[in-house]
Amino acid sequence: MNIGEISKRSGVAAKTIRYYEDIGLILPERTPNGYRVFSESDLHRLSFLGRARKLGFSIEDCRNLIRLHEDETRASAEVKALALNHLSSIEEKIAQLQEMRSALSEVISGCAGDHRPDCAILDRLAGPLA
Amino acid sequence: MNIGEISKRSGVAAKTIRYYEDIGLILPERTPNGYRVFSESDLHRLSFLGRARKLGFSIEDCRNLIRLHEDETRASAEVKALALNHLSSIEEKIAQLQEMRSALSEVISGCAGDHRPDCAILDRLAGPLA
DNA sequence: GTTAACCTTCCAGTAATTAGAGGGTTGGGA
DNA sequence: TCCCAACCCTCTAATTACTGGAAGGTTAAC
Repeated sequence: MNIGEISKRSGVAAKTIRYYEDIGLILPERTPNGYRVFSESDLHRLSFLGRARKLGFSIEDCRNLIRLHEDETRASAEVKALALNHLSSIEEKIAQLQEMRSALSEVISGCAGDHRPDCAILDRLAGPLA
Repeated sequence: MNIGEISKRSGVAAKTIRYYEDIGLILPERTPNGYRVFSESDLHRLSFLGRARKLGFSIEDCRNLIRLHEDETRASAEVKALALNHLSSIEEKIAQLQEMRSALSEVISGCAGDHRPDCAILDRLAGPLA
């Protein structure tokens, strides 16, 4: 199938698929005129990639996940370790954002938000009063 | 003061300060030999920037915040709107990450994580069984 | 024969730094 | 006076994962 069709079927944008080829994540065949030709197994791989990316795995993680997926002698422990690692970096990001959110909403709550220039938000950014 | 000193005092890395100059966020003087010279007001501005960045405001937001900070005729409503906007994008990101986290931890929980190759994580990435 | 809808490659841009190369300046001690 | 450490400078490129757009070839239908 052509790139347009596999894009539709996998849910991965054609541009992204070309990019994945560039970085060696897939290696489609070519017709004599240079068009990419994808197999069912390419579709499988792209769908795998799409799902992994949706779970937030980095491209490098995806590369490893594919390698493990294709390695019949893998230990599931290795996959799990990779996933747990990713999970904890997600949790770290969440914690950082939650800190930001609480600091930010506290600052915002002090601001009248009217036509006057006095603004608690700017005051806070300009420096701690303490 | 030199870039090293203002870096220490503001908590903003020297490299970052040079970058901020590049993009027009600060305009330090220069000595005849080309060294940057920063004033107390530059220090104030850099500290402002540092705090805004810590709250997650984008560089463009920071540019606007500085403009508002220096505009005596601003309406605090404008500042508040900007901040609320930022707050909601933080909340959006948190929600996305939380979705990822729950999907990911659910998938992880199904994986034994031992020496065997069978792995619920890979199975899930390979395709929904349903 | 022409037109739309495909497909191709390659270059550049995104956000906000950060790393590193290569080289000039300054201040103090031997 | 010479030298060295600790500064400072500019410029290029890398980071992440795409995405947009230009310029142009191919195919299929009408």
